[in-house]
Amino acid sequence: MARRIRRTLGPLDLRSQAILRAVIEEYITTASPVGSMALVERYHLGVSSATVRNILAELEISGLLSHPHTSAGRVPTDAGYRFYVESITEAVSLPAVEQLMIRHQFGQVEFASEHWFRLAATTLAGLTRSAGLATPAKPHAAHIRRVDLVAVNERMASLILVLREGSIKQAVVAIDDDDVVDQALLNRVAGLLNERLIDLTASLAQAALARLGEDDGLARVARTVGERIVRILRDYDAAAIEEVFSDGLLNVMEAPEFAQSDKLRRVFAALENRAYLGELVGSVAGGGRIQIFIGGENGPLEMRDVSLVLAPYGRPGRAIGVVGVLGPTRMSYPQAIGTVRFVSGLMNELVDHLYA
Amino acid sequence: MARRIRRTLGPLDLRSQAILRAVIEEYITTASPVGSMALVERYHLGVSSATVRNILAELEISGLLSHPHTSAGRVPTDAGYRFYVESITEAVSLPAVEQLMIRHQFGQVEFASEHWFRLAATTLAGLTRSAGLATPAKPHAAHIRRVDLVAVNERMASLILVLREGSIKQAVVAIDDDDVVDQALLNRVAGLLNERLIDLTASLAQAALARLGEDDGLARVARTVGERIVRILRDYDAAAIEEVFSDGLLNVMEAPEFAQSDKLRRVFAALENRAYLGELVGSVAGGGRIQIFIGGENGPLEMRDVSLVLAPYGRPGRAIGVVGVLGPTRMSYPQAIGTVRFVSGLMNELVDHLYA
DNA sequence: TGTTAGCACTCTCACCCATCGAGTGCTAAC
DNA sequence: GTTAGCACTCGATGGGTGAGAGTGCTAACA
Repeated sequence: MARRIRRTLGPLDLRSQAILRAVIEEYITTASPVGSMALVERYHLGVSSATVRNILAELEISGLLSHPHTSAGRVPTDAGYRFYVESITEAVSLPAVEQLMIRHQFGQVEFASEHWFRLAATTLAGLTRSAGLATPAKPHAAHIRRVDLVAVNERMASLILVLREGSIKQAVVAIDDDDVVDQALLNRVAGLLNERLIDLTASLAQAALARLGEDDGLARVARTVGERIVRILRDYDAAAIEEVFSDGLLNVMEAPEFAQSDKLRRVFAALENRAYLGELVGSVAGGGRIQIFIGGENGPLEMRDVSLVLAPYGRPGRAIGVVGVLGPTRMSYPQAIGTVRFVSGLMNELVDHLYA
Repeated sequence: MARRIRRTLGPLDLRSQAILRAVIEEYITTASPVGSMALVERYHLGVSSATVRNILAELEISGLLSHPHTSAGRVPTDAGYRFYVESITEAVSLPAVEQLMIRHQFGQVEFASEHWFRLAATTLAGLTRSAGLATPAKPHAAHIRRVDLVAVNERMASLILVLREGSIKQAVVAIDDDDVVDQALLNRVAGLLNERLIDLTASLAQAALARLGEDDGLARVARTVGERIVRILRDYDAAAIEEVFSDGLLNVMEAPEFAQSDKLRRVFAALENRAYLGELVGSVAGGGRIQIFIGGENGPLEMRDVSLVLAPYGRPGRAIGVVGVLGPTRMSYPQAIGTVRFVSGLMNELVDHLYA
């Protein structure tokens, strides 16, 4: 997704920007509407609270702040956050000690790539005190790396399909009535398929199957299995993203803005909304850089109260996954961005290391 | 399934039992404390509200009911639910139409056993309007069925380990510095391992590795891989249960007793508490019959407000999994029991079909 | 013209209090 | 043993009040 064009900063002079930033940062830490007095006290703005009030009123007219009620302080709107996020130039980077600890943890999982995603999600959750998200790296178009068949009984075989990118698919294949299979036959079928289908994508594999030749038992079984393989590849290619792991949802639930149970439920529903999450994640995977979705911009209702910071990782054109963070809109974006950037970089290294 | 022996009903005459049952059933449907008037109105007990009050007082002394406050109706205690559940003789069975529909759905997933658990969880959630739980069928001690190796680069191989019971494990194995591997070598290693390790458990496999003989490159690599295999098997055997899938948590969250957000959070924490859930599930897998845990009896605090109805499925001595339901303590136990029983029966059939 | 002090005004929040009603527990009569 | 009657308890509801926070406006000031 093309990065959203930065709204003209025209009407906003530097002082107004500083005050907007101050409001947002104060709100992020205190979680309650911030008033003009608090601002002049805690940020040395060099002007009086009355002046600040005037500016706050302007910012409200611009739609960057809002007002829960007349006698309350100001609260950032989604547009306000957006403005703020766009103006962040320096993400907070992790302390070296933490970086080392995390590297060490990733070292522990010993190339068991299925654990990376979970670890990434857990790590992100812990570092940002929000929910961590991670998806496996998924290739654009899957290539067959290896086929293996194990006899279940004489009518069924368990198919194990290894993709070039490391992912494994499993299915049980029912054999046509004409044939009876045993492990010896399956070994020969697997050998044949490995010979003919290796490194092929779905459509090429289908073509190769058509050329399988004479119609003896071996070829028939091979064709049955092969068709199933093609179907698995097709399904896999069609899915935007395989699966989204998450961890640390409880962190988000503990945020004070979710004290009312209906909001809490909504947050939960947001994370259960795999379809929308998958869509976002897919767009990030395509986009190639870190992206931020504030208050579920243009998204479904239940995303209203949460923001996402997502970054792709992997090798473009080969396999791409996404890691990121889901938190309240009132989250620390600089910290989230820094952390997500670090973890996605780490995942890049791991992928590189594996495919080098 | 052996039915649990009914606890001595000694101190409770039939009328008291009927009233207890009425209180519980009324509470299950209305979710609010039930008073003596409501009982005589809706259940034809043949006595006046004053008499009912006397009996309610007795039931309260027995610890089967409790009193949120003096001027409120009665609410079942965990002991009350326990008594009620023990006295259920007839579980509600599913309408034939629904049974057919569900069978049809399971037919759709086409032996892709990894989908069964999810489907089981989803089905249970839908039928009971609670959270559905399901675990894959896990063998007591894993047996190696097949080993496959795919070259990642010249120092790393991707190991695919198929267990007799259908589950697949994957890992990346780093090869010692002395050796360089290619796919041809790996094929020979896999062939060797398949020959020597097939149908063995962790300890037997370890013994077999020791007998692997001369120390050429092939044997060295085979030993490295074999040791990794043994470790994977050990880890797998040690885990009580692999993983607990859940679905429909939102159903539970919508129950009125979770209107306060702290209770809601607790429910969520309960389901995140994989350790305790795994423990329960493990005990059910061992126990061999449907089991009910009310209000997290003897469990951690966050389970206080929920109950579990769990049943094992699979083939004892071979592979056992668990399906079940998590809902508010105030759940319809007869319906839950009936549904869980049906789904576990269905899973049994599927497993039998696969292993026949 | 921009900034500031002063001040009236608004609105929420917490608290108190009275009222209401559901439901009990007790007593006495049946 | 059962029932009617009744006083009593206690949470829930709703109005009223005072405190506090913060605004917006006005008028004075640099």
